[in-house]
Amino acid sequence: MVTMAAPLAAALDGTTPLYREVKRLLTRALADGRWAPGEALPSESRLAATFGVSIGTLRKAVDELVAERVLVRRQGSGTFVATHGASRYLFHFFHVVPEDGDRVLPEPELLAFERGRATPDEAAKLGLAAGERVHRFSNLLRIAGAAVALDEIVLPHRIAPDLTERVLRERASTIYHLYQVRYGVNVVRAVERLRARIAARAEARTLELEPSAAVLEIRRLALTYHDRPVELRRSVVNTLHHEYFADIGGISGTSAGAGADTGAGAA
Amino acid sequence: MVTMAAPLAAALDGTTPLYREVKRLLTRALADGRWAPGEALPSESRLAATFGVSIGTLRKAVDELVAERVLVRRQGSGTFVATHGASRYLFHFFHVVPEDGDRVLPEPELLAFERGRATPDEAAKLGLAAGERVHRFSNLLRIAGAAVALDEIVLPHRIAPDLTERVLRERASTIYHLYQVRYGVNVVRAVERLRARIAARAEARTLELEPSAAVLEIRRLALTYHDRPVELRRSVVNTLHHEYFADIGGISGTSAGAGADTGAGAA
DNA sequence: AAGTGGTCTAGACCACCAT
DNA sequence: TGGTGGTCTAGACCACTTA
Repeated sequence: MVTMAAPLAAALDGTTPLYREVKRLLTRALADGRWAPGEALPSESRLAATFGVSIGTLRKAVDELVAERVLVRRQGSGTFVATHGASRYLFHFFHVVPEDGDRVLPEPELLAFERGRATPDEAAKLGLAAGERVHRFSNLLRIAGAAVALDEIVLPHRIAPDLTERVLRERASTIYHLYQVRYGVNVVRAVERLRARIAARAEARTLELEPSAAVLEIRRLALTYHDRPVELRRSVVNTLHHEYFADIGGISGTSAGAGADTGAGAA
Repeated sequence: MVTMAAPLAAALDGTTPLYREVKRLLTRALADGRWAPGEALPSESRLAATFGVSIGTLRKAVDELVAERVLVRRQGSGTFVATHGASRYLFHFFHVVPEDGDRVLPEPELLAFERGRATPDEAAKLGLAAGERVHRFSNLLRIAGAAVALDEIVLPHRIAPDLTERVLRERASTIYHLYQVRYGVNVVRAVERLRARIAARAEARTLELEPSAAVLEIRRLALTYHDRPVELRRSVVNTLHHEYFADIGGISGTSAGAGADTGAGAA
């Protein structure tokens, strides 16, 4: 039997809603890896009993985690920990799309892998001590054979202590799926800043662009539960035939919008 | 008394959830302008009685509209039609931010205004007949005095029949606020595609950039209820000191995330 | 004080999935 | 067939706003 009911009553300060408290406990259990990615949680009635709340309250907590794409409900089957490998999530954190045609996943090619120390700036953004150990690696992403993006990734060593070049080369799915299944770290959010700039000579060469072509630079901070930083990434994108796609105010996790086609064919 | 209960029973095909049907009716009433922007809807108990459903069901419909930022709840006060002029929504559709420092609204300067006909491409994207009448106008946006973006906007004439240069110059708030209060059209979603390219000579001049500098081009289609197209827009952004900001998987309308700072300080 | 939304509960019934 | 999530209901109580 799951035993996490104890802190519930203690945290009842009188103002925090019960379902928020339940959500907090569920999130903590998830962060602690109590259930593996893709694994089913106990049923809602069981969870409700465990926490000592009604099903309605339990459902409201789960509702929010589903809206945040942390959990997935399957009617008749159960509630599961969302997986980055599932088709529905493959594009959630990859917004570069062909200017026409369907989304496809890029094929990565590992260009470099090394270990180093976090710069002061990196340490600040990743919440590390100055000079803490990090992995640095870079990938060239191809879509249908064309070089589209160049990623430079900084990952704290302590998150993935046994990461090697080989592990990265042999991964089957996305990097975030790797983080999830191998290191128990679930990226649930990312904050990105984009700008246009002239490509450096080496970048232009790698991306099969003319010298001094314009490229899209994306700087991303990936976060896990409780907004804890996981990874720092800088992508340089060749936008001659691909674009960065953003849907503002679109339906995300609420499963609303059923019946209306999402009209993703944009300007 | 509000009278929209009739279609409810008719649409009960046995599979559509009641709350979805209620949501559909509410959305239609909103699209018809039954309540003005900023105006309060009838209370939840009144609406529930009107539709002949329980409060719980009514609330679930409203929940989704609140998550989509169409409605706003204020405890003790009522449920209101969201307004683009409200501070909380000012930045929802404006994602260009200073590379450091706080978000501020840009000051627009109207550069051109004319009427014309939709090109075939524009007509297709805006759902117009070929050659239908449109307004075309462009704005230069400044932030703290610096030229940051150049907008070229195409708006169907039939959406804003009496739009003039003067109306645009005298608007007090954002353009979407103008659409909302003057034309009863509520932009609730936008789909954007971004790419980097070299600035045209005139663009570089206007944006105070060197010739052949890199700029960020944003092509946006703005949509209202039921994903009906409203406006087509092309923005060219000087990203020397400003960036495009995107929050993937961040908390949006659910009012979740209370207690955790959003850590918007990204890479 | 009256009216509003916010929370929490308990229970019934349905749709779906696995077996 | 039994268990799961999905929907819908009815009612109690609370927190907040407004006058």
